[in-house]
Amino acid sequence: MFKRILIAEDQETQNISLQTTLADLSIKKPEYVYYCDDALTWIKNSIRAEQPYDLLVTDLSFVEDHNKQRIAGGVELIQAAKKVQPSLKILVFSVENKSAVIDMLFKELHIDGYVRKARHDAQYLKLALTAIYNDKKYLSPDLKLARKENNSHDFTELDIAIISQLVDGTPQKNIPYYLQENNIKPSGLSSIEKRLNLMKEVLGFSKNEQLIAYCKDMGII
Amino acid sequence: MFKRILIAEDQETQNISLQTTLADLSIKKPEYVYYCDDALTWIKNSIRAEQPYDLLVTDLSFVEDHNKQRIAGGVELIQAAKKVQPSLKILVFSVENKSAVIDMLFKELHIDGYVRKARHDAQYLKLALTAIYNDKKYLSPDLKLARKENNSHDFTELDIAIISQLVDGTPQKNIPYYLQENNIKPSGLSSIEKRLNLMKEVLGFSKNEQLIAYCKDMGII
DNA sequence: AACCAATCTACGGTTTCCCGTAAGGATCCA
DNA sequence: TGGATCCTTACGGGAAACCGTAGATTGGTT
Repeated sequence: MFKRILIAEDQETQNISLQTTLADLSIKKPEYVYYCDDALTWIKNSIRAEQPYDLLVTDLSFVEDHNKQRIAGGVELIQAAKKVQPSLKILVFSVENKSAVIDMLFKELHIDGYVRKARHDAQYLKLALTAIYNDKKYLSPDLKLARKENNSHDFTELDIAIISQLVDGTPQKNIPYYLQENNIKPSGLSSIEKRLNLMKEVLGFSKNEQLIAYCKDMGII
Repeated sequence: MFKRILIAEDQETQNISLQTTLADLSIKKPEYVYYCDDALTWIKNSIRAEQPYDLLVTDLSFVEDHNKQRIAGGVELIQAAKKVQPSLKILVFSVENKSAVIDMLFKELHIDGYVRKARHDAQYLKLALTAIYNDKKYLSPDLKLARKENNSHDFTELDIAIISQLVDGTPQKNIPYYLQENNIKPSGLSSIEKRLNLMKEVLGFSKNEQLIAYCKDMGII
């Protein structure tokens, strides 16, 4: 089983229970930090000491406080960690259940496992640890359901730019200027209209307000 | 200190750490359940056995699973619990930090304390327990900040009806019909426009899309 | 180089929304 | 009762968004 594990989790109570859960798997003394910046520092130090970690267990959302951080959240932490130690295995442990986010984690950041903070998370954590130790990917079962039911449109960079501008209060007719300045390709007003129509049609909406609400719910913006 | 505590929390790991935290306060054996329905049953049984609980510690959001529940979430559980045992003290322990929600909990449901799941939640839990035991209210400090920065408009029933209709895709010009059918008083189209303008002006917005996004963020809808 | 296909853009008519003004109703007080 | 104030509603001009069509541009192929 893993010998050196680092836990990045800001909730004190979660941190406590992660340790007891790992103790059940006879993992000796996992190390833990409450801030993302500390996590990266410890990873770097472990490399320097030639005792690199085997596994990083991290949350996604970290609450801000007086202690200003360079690395704000789990996603950025994973990117930074992979850069300094590509071999590091990563298990994400979070309440997040938006399929868009989780797909991105596996496909782009190449994480090794995802356990949702939910009913039987302690059990699933143990399963995840053994799976990952055997070079397998793991996804907690409560999420598999949530991902299937999703027949949604997949949002392009353009889509997200348009929606973000709307949420920022830019009038639709001014969005072309913004897109040109940021070198986002189709920038004509008609293209924006067409794109909005497509999104609304696929999702069965008739008004922008519905689309905004949907994107908020799905964590797209 | 409290003698009989009931914990309602669906996350296995949180449940574990709550128990260890309470153990630090030399609270003997807190009882715990993973479902809201079970919580209410246990409360009723404890009354029947003439050994009522002193305190209920509960989360707000419970994940749905195959085990269908009559009581869906923490808010409903608190209402039901207060009905069968008005004297029961209640401490909410949740990640939620929307001021609208928390204000409602204190003002309408008369909870005794609120601790946000965040950096030092274990410490704050202990502070909350002693405060509540001494008949004081408790609010974890990370929340006091979040509530102050809020110079927001307070949304009336009308406001929420209008916004909900927009999110449902009703064209603005058709909303008067909906309001009349539901006996919501000012129902003229001009009143709706005026109300939307007021909300947007107070919050510094120019477009409906911004307002929708804001309401989603604040948990108003 | 020329052609085709696909996409992007520009344009005009229609609908909806926005916003200011004014008329209609209700409430309160002298 | 009369009048003053506030709130609601109705109306109309102008702006923005919606929608279909036609022209322009791009990228790839022969």
